[in-house]
Amino acid sequence: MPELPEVETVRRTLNELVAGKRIERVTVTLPRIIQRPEEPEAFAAALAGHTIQSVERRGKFLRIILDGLVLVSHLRMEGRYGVYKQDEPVELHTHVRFHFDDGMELRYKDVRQFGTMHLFAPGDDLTLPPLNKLGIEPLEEAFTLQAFKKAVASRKTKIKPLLLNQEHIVGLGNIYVDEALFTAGIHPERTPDTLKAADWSRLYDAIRATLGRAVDAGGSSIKSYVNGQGEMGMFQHELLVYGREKEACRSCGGPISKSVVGGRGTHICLRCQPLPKAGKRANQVKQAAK
DNA sequence: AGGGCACCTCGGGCGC
DNA sequence: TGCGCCCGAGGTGCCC
Repeated sequence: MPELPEVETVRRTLNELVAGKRIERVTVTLPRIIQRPEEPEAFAAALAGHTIQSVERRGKFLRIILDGLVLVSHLRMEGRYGVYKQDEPVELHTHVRFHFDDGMELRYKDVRQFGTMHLFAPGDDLTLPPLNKLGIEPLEEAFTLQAFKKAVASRKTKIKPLLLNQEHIVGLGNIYVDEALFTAGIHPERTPDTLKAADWSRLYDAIRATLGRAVDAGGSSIKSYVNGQGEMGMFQHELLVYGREKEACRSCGGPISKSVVGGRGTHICLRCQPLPKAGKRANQVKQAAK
């Protein structure tokens, strides 16, 4: 599921629902979710008695700020949070429960069991894994065109895997990277050295616009994603290429095709996102030499 | 550095 | 038409 817009939507909702609540105790029923400290019992014991102050976000990670602790949570593919009354039936795939002292509880559900939680002392969370190597936030002021190019332009990888790598820019996942590349008219297999100034500018604008609009829409609900209040995001209705294989391109009417790039399902309009002929430049050099 | 696979469960699609 | 199997799914991390 969740890329930056979905995590940001969860963050906002969760912040409304749990800020100010005091944790009485924590129940962990799937130990592998808890990565730090190693023992789930130690994780639960450390959180007891602490009050949630706010919910922040770094890339696709949630940072739950407590008095004297920071809980870093990644939803991976299908992790979900919800706030329930303690007497409500516990749904299948609920793995962690934060029992508050007011009769409510925060529950973490995760069908695929891929999600992670790390607990840190304040300040440590940003300097230790998994947050320490994260790249620039694409919706913050520091993300300028210059900063964007500086982060990725010298790399030799195809542009799609490059944009998915959270060490350079955070927040893009498989949906929004396809959307941004389409909007910019750039084929996902192009490498940075083939991009001209106008390409960089369009790609930069497309990343900001795509993520910004998706945040405004409350994210995309592709399969199971719902925010902390169980509401669906609406951006899936605005998707231009993702999930639209064989449908008509909204720009040129041509077919959207699906292939695999960097091991990920990839949606493109070949007419709008042409792949420059390999070796064209080399051929031009040969021609000039004759 | 880049590609491939593993982590897990579920559901959709395809084939019989 | 119905059932069962296989593959793929929005993300990362570790292997080579």
